[in-house]
Amino acid sequence: MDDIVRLGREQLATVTAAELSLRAVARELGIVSSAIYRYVKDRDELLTLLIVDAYDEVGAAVEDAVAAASRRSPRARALVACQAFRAWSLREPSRFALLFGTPVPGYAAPADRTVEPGTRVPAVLMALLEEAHQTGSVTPPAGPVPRSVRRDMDAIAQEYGLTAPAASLARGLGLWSALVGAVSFEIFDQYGPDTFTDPGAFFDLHLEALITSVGF
Amino acid sequence: MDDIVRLGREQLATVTAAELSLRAVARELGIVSSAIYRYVKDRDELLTLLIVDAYDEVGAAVEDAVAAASRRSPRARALVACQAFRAWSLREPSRFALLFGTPVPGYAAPADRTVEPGTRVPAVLMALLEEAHQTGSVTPPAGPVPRSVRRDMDAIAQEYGLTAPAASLARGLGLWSALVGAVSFEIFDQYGPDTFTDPGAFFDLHLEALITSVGF
DNA sequence: GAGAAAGCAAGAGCAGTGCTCACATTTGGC
DNA sequence: GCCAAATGTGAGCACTGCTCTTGCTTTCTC
Repeated sequence: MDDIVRLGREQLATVTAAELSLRAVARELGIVSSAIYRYVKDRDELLTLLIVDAYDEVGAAVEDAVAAASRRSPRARALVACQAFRAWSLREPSRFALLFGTPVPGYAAPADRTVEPGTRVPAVLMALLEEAHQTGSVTPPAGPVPRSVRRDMDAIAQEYGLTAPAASLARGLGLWSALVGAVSFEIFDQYGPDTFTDPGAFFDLHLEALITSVGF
Repeated sequence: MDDIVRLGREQLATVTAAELSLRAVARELGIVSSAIYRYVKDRDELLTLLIVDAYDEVGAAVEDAVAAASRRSPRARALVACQAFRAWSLREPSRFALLFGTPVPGYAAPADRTVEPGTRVPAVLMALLEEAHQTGSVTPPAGPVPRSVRRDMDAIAQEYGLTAPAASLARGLGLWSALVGAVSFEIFDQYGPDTFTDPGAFFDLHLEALITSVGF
């Protein structure tokens, strides 16, 4: 079972999720193609395993990076978290694509297995936001928050035990989506060919702006 | 030829890029599967055609929306541009995925055919930024810009005839990636299930923050 | 220890894919 | 009308996911 996940992960290094081949896994496992179905119900099943695997790994990477900077300010740790996220993603582009790219056609991730690991990274960001709020080191953005958004944010606050205002939480989610967008652009070469000689420098500059915009 | 692109586009409405089937196009065209290769070299070739097609359509949609608001401020038009981008993307999720999702495995978009249409939307944003700069209605972000980023931005400014400072241009590119990230999250349901009762309201709120962060 | 039960592997087979090739047919220009 | 170019045909190869029947091997039970 572990071997299957391992081989799938290895295959994902050279090939994207859409063309992940169960037959190839079986082949490398030294087993006939049909025998793989003893262990894995579906191609989708293997995808789910790999998704959870990847979510957990990137989640752990970000959590570890933040923990290692525990003595620094929430803002500094938010930067660290985002940079750790980028670093993992650049190291594992295919698995990043598996998590945040085009969903595999016909595949719907089973929420009961993927939601919890999938929220680890944003949870870190929200926790830092909460800490900053508690210590008064965050300036909640001014301006009105539409009622529906306020209600949704209140629900999230309730679920995760957050006390930061809705406006801040919304900014936090915005940061999360912007972060993935930035990394996605870099990995998938969306900025245009040869735009950046030092993508990391641009990322850091952009990240500073994003974090500041959150109010950290 | 037009029929092929049209059928491909139709197929993309129900199916994602990775499983776009040349045979299916031929079938719907009432032709035997191998005959399709008279018109289209490759599956990749068809993908390229569809990519260019989609880039052009979303580019035109954004340009039109901005043109229709020509009497409003650059900031307001930037909002309009981003909202038009989101609207098109929600209308055409598969084609959005084709442009901004996981690259199709083994497929590398030929730069000479996709770069120009692919830069139409960011070009609109950069043009608005330039206009705001010219009219003094943009406050360029403070803080140092790393040398490499400055050099890269200068190259872009040169290529597109922009006079706005490097810091502003960098923010403009950041906005572009954050915009795609936000739309991607919404389309691919990355925020989590049932997070937002009114995704549009959240998007607008987030967008305001992004635009403000650019300095508009 | 013998026999039943469960686990595991094999191999054939189906429907689908991209793509190639030799061959047939239609079409257009002279 | 003729010839050549353009277009369509059908068989075939290698690959995919997945199912089903058959058989072997290990393990558990009495």
